[in-house]
Amino acid sequence: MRLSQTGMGTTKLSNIDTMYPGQSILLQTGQLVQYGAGIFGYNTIPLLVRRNIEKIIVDTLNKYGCIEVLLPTLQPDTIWKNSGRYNQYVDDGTMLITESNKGTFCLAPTGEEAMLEFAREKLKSYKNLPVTFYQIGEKYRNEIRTRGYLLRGKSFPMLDAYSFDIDEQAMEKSYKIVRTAFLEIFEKIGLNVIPIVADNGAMGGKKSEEFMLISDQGEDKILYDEQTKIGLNTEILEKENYEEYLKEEYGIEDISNFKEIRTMELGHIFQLGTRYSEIMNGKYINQDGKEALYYMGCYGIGVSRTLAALYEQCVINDEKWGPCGFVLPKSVAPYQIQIVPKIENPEKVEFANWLYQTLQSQGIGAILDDRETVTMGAKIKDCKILGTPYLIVIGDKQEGKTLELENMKTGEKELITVENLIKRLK
RNA sequence: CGAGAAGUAGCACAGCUUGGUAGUGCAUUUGGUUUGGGACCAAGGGGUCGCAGGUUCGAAUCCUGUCUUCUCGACCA
Repeated sequence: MRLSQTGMGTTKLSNIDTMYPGQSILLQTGQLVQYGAGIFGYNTIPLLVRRNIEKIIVDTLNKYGCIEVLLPTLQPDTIWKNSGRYNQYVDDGTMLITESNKGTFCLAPTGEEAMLEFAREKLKSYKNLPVTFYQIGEKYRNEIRTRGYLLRGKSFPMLDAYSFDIDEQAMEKSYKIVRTAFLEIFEKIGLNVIPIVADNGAMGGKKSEEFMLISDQGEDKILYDEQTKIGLNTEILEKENYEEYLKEEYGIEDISNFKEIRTMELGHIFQLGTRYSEIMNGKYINQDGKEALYYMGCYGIGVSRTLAALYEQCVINDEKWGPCGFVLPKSVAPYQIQIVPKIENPEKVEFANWLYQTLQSQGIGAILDDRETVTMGAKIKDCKILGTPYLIVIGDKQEGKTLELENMKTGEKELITVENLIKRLK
């Protein structure tokens, strides 16, 4: 990507939001654009980071045998009326609906209805089970109160997965597989996320765990034991007989050592049992030739929330400038390298172009900062704004084909040949 | 929905108490000097001060209403 072709200017940061510095920087530098409360547009870098997060999710779930599909988010009201959840979601204001001369349509806040419609057609026999379908799609929720920019928005991409099984045991097995996959996903993204006991809330069902990032920016309070890495949402304490419940379902006996910490919920998984199969007629023919209800699980990851959490986590806190940019983890950075040539020196510009094209031809994406009106210092600053992990400055100090490679995270600089650079990035 | 705060140029803000023709920094345009860690100088362009009503000779400023955004709470797959 050539920065001269991206419309990117340069911004001096001012008055960074102390609560959400990362997203504040994204907004001030035009990488995120706000259209209303909880409604945002993405510029290219955050969008590509989001796609990389989605790719990790897709690759990992596929590896564990889940099947990707895509269901509509604009849905006829009938499927919601059939499930009996139409009034609930419309009355509490969560679901946005639009009337037309062809009927009423709903912008789906969640996908159980559509998924059951989809599954019923395919999973007619016990021979078809188990199956876990998933999709990544935009969800719409007219939140009473949005919060923390992307952390709680009205329109947001979500991964939602649904498992279909013949009985409770099989459901637990599917649940464990997705649970393992989720942990792997967050690890690959570079977020230290812990699964904790959660309340099933409005979703109902038996067992439920939330995937929590320990962060003061989060909305949730949990009780957590660092030794055993076991935690639970404080909502649980409002449950009747919660001690018994914790012991029976999760084997947790003593929570007196648990400390209260703040966390951000990035994912949530549920064992639903037959609750939704009942209200939405989710049936298959079992081994005895009789109709039986699916045992379902449902699993969600807030993609934009994960993106926001990641950006907040990789903010650079400079002694002099304060929060002044990012270093994205290599696992999700859309471009690994940013090349900054000294624009006044035609030889260096030519070399930078050659390097850029050489990397491109090797399939290595790079950012070439060929903007003519931006000074060197501002360009190096902008490398941090975009969060590119490695920087190569091609100025007077650069000689021959030896490059000075700077690791933006550690600040270490090393001399490297073009050949070795290609080898390393491939 | 309850409590609080804020809406003035693309961004961040000052001006409001005590009404008198719209300001600063950055960005942007032009010219010049710079050039490895957010350059400097000079000259320009850009705003019916969220919207509506009221008070007044005169309103960004005072009053009323309304919309929007943010924070705390309530709520939350």
